[in-house]
Amino acid sequence: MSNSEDKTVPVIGVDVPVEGILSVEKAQRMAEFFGVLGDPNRWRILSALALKELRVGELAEAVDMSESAVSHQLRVLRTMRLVSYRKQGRSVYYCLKDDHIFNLYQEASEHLDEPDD
Amino acid sequence: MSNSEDKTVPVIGVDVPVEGILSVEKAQRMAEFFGVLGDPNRWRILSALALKELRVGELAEAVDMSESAVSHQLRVLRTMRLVSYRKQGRSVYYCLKDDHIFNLYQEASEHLDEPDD
DNA sequence: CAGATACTTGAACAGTTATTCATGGATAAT
DNA sequence: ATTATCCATGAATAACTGTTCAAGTATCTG
Repeated sequence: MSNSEDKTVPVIGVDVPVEGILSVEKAQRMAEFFGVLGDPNRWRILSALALKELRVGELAEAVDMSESAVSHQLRVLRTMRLVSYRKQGRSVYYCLKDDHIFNLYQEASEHLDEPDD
Repeated sequence: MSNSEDKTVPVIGVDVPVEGILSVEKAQRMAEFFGVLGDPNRWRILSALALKELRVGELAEAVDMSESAVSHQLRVLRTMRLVSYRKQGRSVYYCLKDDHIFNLYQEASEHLDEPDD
């Protein structure tokens, strides 16, 4: 656990965490972020957008949810900057913002696929 | 997004996702996992254990929670195999199970530190 | 054995969250 | 202009989650 603003010790090019327990504030931010990824429908939305840019209506059909529900969830994903959008006429096209989500997915998959001890 | 059991296309040693929308089951598993990381106190517990192996009581004091609350949370972390433990006398020592948690932390930190567009 | 310590567990309660439903705003079509 | 379409939003409700509290198990001590 380390990032640019935290106290770390560089060892062979790798940051080794020296910091103590996460501050309540940092823990809160982490939790808020991961909490957004703690909903199955949001994952389905993200995976749909991983394929291609989609309008809200198309997205709703793709993941079998109401447009309203999808719209609510897109707002959550927007505030966490996981998706971005562009308006065209009365349509709004959404897409994934960056590929952090891919790395998180992969890391989680690896963990979940690990054999039990 | 890819893992060993999903349909992927190998390109230069990297799996490129071809699969469609995540199945409800897979999305559910992802959500359950990330949901566990969606609580600030669990992050504080994990960060404490990142420093060193700790007993439940020590952990409770370190993160300023009741022993009961910590114990409940440890059970959650255990079921997601994020922590492991060993008993010694009447004490139970907990520690991080693997370093996936570090990678997830780092990936999330990077995302959160990204500048707005 | 009796009591103390370390931890776990179940129930209950408060706070949070995700959906639905109804509505409103903006743009396009007729 | 009127109507239809696409999407966003607020309120309400049902479901879920995390803590506390009370009790229970296991181990150690005197």
